[in-house]
This record gives sequence, C-alpha cells and structure tokens, in this order.
Amino acid sequence: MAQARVSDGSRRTSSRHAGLERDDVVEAALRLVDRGGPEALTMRRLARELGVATTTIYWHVGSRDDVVDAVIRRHGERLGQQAASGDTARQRVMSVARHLWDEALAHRGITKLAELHGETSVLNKHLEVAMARELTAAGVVGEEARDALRAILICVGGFLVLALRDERAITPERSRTAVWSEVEDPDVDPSTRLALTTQVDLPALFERTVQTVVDTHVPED
Amino acid sequence: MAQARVSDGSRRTSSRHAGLERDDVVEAALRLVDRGGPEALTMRRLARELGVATTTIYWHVGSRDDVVDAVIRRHGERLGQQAASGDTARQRVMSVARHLWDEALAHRGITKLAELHGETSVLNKHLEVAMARELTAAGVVGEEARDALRAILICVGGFLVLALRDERAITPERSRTAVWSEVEDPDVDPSTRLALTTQVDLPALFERTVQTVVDTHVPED
DNA sequence: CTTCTGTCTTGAACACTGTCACATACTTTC
DNA sequence: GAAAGTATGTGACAGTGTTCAAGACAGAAG
Repeated sequence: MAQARVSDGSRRTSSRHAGLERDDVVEAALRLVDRGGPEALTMRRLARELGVATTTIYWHVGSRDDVVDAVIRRHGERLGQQAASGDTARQRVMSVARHLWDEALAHRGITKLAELHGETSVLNKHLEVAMARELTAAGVVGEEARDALRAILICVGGFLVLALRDERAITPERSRTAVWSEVEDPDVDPSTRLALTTQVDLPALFERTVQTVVDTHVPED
Repeated sequence: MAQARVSDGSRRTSSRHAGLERDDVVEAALRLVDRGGPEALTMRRLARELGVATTTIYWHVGSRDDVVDAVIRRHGERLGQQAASGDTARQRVMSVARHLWDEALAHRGITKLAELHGETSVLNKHLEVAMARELTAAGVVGEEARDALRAILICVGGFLVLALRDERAITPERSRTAVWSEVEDPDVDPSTRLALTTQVDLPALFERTVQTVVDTHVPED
C-alpha cells in the first residue's frame, strides 16, 4: 500500500532506469489471464513473465487487487469501441447485449476475473453507456431506462454465468445434465426429464430470452 | 485420495471411538461457510473448530473439494422441502423461483461457494425438480419444459449474481452507481444518468423480470 | 571528485493455504 | 495375550499475497 505511483501519463522516467512501466505490467497480466484464467494471475508468475522480481510489481502497480483492477479497466476500454448496429431500437439494444455476450465468451478469463472481484460494472462500463445511448435514442429515459438497463444486463449476466462454467472443471458427475439423470419423480413428465439430460442450445435460448426482456422495456418503432 | 470412507448410512461406528463423524465435519463446515463466507472454509480452521488435527478431516471426508461437495449436497436437500404455493400455474412456478431467491439471500455463503465450485446445479437440484413438477402440472413438458426451466433459473441466477456482491467488498468506488457518477455522455439523457447513480429496487425488478420470463413459457390458466 | 537524495530493484522472510507420507494411539477381533 | 483395522497427530512440501530492510543506480549539490 506504500507508493504505488499513480500513472501520470508522462513517461519521463522511461529513459532513466532500464525499468519497466506500469503499462508493461498491466499488459503482461492481461496476457496471463487471457491465456490461463484468473488463477493464472499470480504475482510470482507475473514477475517471472516480465523477468523481474516479485516486489518490483508492488512498486509499479501495487497489490494484486490493484493489478486486477488495472487489467479490468484496460480491457473494459477496448470493449466500448464497437458501435451498436441494427435498424430498429430493439435491434440496436439487442446488438449491444449480443456484443457483451460475444466478448465475454471470447475473453472468458477476464470476465471471470471481473466477476470474482465484483468489478463487472467496471468492466462493462462503456458497454453500459452504449446501451444507455440506444435507450435514450429510443425515448426510454430516467428510471425506466435504469430498470431496462439493469434487467437486460442482469439477464445477460445470468446466461454468462452458465456459459462460463465448464471448461477445465467439466465436473463429470456434477453437470446439470448429469444431475438430472439420477432424478426419479413421478410428478415430472418423463419427456421433460429426458430433455433435461441433454444439452440446451444456449445461444438460441439467449436470443429468445433476452429479446423478450428487451421488448418489455423498449417500445416498438 | 486415500480412504475417504464413503458414507454408508449405517452409523455402526459411532459407539466405537469417541471420534467425530462425517456428519459432524459437514455440519461444522456448513456453519463456517454460513458465518464467514466461502473463504472462511479452510481445512485448518475447520479442524480447529472441531478440536481435531487437520488430517483427521481428510480421513473422514476427503479433500477440500469433497468437503465442499458434501456441504452443498446437504444444504441442497434442505432447500427442496418447502412446497410451491399459489393458485395458478404461473403463480406456483413463480413461487419456486422466489423461494430460490430468498434462500440464496439467506445463505449467501453457501450460494457463493456453490457458484465458485460450479455446483449450483447440485445445490438447486431439488428446487429444479420442484419447478419441473409445476411445469408438468401446467402441461409444459419435454424440450419446452427444459427451455422454460433453464431460462427462468438463468434469470434468477443473474439477479443473484448482482445481489450477492457487496457485503464486505462494498467496493466504494467500483459499485455500479459510483461508476455512473463519472460518466459524461451527451447522447445519454441526463435523467437516465442520474437514475443510474441511485440504487435500483432489486426485489421489485426481480418480480417484474422473472414474471415476464415465466409468462412467456407457462400458459395462462 | 565526493556526497547526497530520490528512484527503482531485490532477497529474505512471514503468515497463510491445500495436501500428503509417516508414525502413533486406540478398539475390536482372534 | 497378539494381530488387524480404525482413528488421530506430527511434520513437511509447494504454493499463495505481502512486507521489510537493504541494496543499486541516476542525477544534483557541495
């Protein structure tokens, strides 16, 4: 918690020591997370990646929490670049939601990292603004816009929670489908039970469900 | 990975040693998580709580993962007790969703623990069955029932993700409302921006949104 | 030149964590 | 009694985040 020099933008110190910059640390951390998930980001590994002692990172960035924070902010800025697309307001709002979904799946590690640190709001800041813009353009403002934004993002978040599980922890006997294989209940229709032992088409269900939520908040053109 | 005696139900060994039982360990672990969250469940702390050496737990239950698994299964069984209530099918399905929401908030630690271990499906198993029963009774079966169940639970999960943040990690400058305080965008209506700096009425939004999703899958009586 | 000051970098440690091999005690059975 | 099996404890290993005191280096001041 000592110095942790706040990045002042001017890189006047770059020619002094052969030292590394705050940016280098953040970029390396981002790479680490993108490749090996949140647990791959350890201070020692990060230091080794940079060819430097562990404590050096503490000097440049600060604690691990600070590194994580910087990583999330950096990646969050890149998320806000792409603009919304579509003709109708509903389509444009939906495109932002879909973009969030796609990017989260493309960078699972960082998404998980943000979730673990309760910084999803920081990560998605620019995307939230983009959606708020579309809502404003559609005439949805004030508390209605707030509720719409939250409901849509919460819904997307729910789908992401499901989609981001699995991977290495495929949990052979603990997956949803496996859990339903052992269910025996006379009051549950057999075809239902059978269907629940199969994988659901998550992208399709995403489209359907999120579209429903969007439609209840955004008026038709 | 050694012995880890599988619980065989018959407690014939209870009168032998003055030793502790598998159940005692699970119960103590549950208490620990309920009180201090997922990170409070360490093998050493659990051992200290029981007045026993760390390795003893490995003998009775197994690794930490096994302890976690047992804790989640135990609590999951208790979740399935309460029956659905309401007159119409939609109301009954909704009551199950609300029950899941209430219980998750009442036992945040275990909910988080399950999420961290990708065992939410195990935790909610009995509740899922309860909802499947209501869907069957409402005439929704097969793949339609599967999609309905998943969509509803995903939606509830999204709300829980949001509701379970905070607590100790109130993240002073990272909360959603704080993030929106620093937003300056001419294309976002000022009233929208203002509304987004205030806390949303999450339970109310939960009711509205989940009800919408339920209604799209469950036919009216 | 030397001395000093502030900027960077480091090695060694602390207090944790999960896990395990090994040795020990106790209880039951023969 | 001895043997077998059940139950517990000791001590260690390899990790983790973090800190502390000590250096190494640049430039400025004497």
